Amino acid sequence: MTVRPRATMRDVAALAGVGLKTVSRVINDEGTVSAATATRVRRAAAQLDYRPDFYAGALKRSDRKTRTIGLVVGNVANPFSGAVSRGVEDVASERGSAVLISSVDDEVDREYPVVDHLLHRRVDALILTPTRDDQSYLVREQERGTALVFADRRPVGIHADVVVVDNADASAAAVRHLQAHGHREIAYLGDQALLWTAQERLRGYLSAAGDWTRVVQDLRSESSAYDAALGLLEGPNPPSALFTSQNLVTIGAIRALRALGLTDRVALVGFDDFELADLLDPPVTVVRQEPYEIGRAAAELAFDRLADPDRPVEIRVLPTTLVVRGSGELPGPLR
Amino acid sequence: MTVRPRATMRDVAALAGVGLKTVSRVINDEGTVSAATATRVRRAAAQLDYRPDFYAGALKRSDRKTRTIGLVVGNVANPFSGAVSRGVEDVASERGSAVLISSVDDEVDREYPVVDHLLHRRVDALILTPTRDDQSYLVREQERGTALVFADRRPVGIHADVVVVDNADASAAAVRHLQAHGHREIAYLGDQALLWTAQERLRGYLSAAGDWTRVVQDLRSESSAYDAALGLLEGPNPPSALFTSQNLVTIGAIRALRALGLTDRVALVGFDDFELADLLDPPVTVVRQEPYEIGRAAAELAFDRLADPDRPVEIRVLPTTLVVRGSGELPGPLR
DNA sequence: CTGAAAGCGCTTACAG
DNA sequence: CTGAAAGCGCTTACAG
Repeated sequence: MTVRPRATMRDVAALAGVGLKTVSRVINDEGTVSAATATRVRRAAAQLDYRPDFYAGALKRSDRKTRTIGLVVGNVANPFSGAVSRGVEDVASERGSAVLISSVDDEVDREYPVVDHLLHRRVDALILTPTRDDQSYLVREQERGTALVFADRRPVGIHADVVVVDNADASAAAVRHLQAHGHREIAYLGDQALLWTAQERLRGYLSAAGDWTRVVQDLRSESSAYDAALGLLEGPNPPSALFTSQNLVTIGAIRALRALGLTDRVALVGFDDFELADLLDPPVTVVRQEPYEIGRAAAELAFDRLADPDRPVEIRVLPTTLVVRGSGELPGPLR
Repeated sequence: MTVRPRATMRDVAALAGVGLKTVSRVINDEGTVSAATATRVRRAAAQLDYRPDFYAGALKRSDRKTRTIGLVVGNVANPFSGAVSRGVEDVASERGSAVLISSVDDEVDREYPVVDHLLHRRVDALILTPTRDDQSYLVREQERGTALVFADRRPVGIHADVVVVDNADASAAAVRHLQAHGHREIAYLGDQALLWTAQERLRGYLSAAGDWTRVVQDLRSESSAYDAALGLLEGPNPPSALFTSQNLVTIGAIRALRALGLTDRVALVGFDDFELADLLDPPVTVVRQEPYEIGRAAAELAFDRLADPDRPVEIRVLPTTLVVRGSGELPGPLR
């Protein structure tokens, strides 16, 4: 196969019999070109199937923007990250920007290389769900005008825009909800202990749980959550209720309750809503976040920051809702 | 805030007291630089927090590659598209490429503008889930060496690499499965009639359904599928089984069966597996695809094409599995 | 082992 | 309304 050469602006100019700058004017709709000339240029461009090279233009353009947002999430295939991504994408496309997406599976060691790669590509903004315990390596990049927005988790070592929910409050409320239904022996099942969200949810749990506490952390998959729940429920002194800190953990715990035939005996409240939670038996009570809105808000903050680098840093705390469905209202031993 | 200027290769060269080309050699690990000079350059680069501009380099580089893949899916927030995206992303990142993602919600009129935008950014490869009934507008782009891979649905008017499953076969098998359990009155609930996948699944259904057929199409959301299923089940001559053509349609139908208390009477087989299908009552029998593998395969074909533009076009048909769980085995009136 | 010159495909700044 | 010159930040091709 012979590769057909790609037409450049110069080729279009030659075919239309005009100068390079005139083609540029027509392509960019600058308007100050006579109708007849513009038509000739457009015809030549169409004939050559000319498409301007966006990045070549960006190189010389005075704003030096790539109209690209770099997005770093846990895993696009997880419904939570998927919804965040869609929120970012929708705002970006409204503003004419494209989105480069990267999943880091909440692995601490992948944050830096992935961020570095995105900065190498000169993204205007970086929307990051951080995993490391320090983001100060981004301070110099921020000083150069790259918009930095942290989504879902707060950063450490840098003062930047953030979109989060009040994880500790929502978790404490979930625990109190279980207590109101007669539970005192409430176990916490959580994911990676080093993540800010996990720490906050644990803090909320501990602040409300009272004397009896039981904590299992670092559950990074449905199956590890399943194993952990099984161990807890079959072990000595089992809890009468579970508070699970994340959607995969919740689902793993539900599978364990099923396996043991305990779905109607052990109460459960999960952090994060998920599809079909209302059709399970019992339906699952959850702390719902709005991941799509988290994504939208993060992207909006990014564009606000690009528009005005001097605006005050904004910490946006989005609401959560306790969605009462049944699993969290199973009566405890004290009722 | 004063924006700190971004260092260029020229700045690093000046600080290190070497020529521009020497910095380029060190940054790109070309190796032919003395250890002492390399160290001086690296120190200067670190001091300035220098990061090369990837696209500036790409402009002059002889391969003219942007190491970017453009991905167009239905909706990243849908678990099917999310898994496809992750498959693409994993292969791309193994090969050092980034992924620009776009959701078009299977809207016919958004395919072209989104594709055009990605080509404007000179993606090396475009992985596209097509929605229009014609992709011949991409032929000239293909001739210029852009790798084109169609994922999930076949294109029209262009000869290019494709990753699909055998939708018609799998659908016919699903219908025969219901028939084997005593059903003859099987209704088809499908999404947008103009999509290739919808057409193929309908074709499979019709080829196996026999005399009694009932077809509702153009269900684009869970709620429209809910309404359609309700209408069918409450109307005259209701079906004894449903075959639903896609995950959202399946879930809408399940909600309708619930609302009518028919989950144990009307059988159901859905196309696409989904999280928690096994925990519903009854558990849902589905035709499972492997969306992550579809994404991986599409990305692999894209890189294969880039490596060898002359290789024969490859149509990769990935397997599906009928996952028997209960809803599809409810006995029909003939049993 | 090192560097000066040219140029990728555009936009900018300027002149006519 | 139109176009020639310069240059964005790099890599290429070449010379020393």
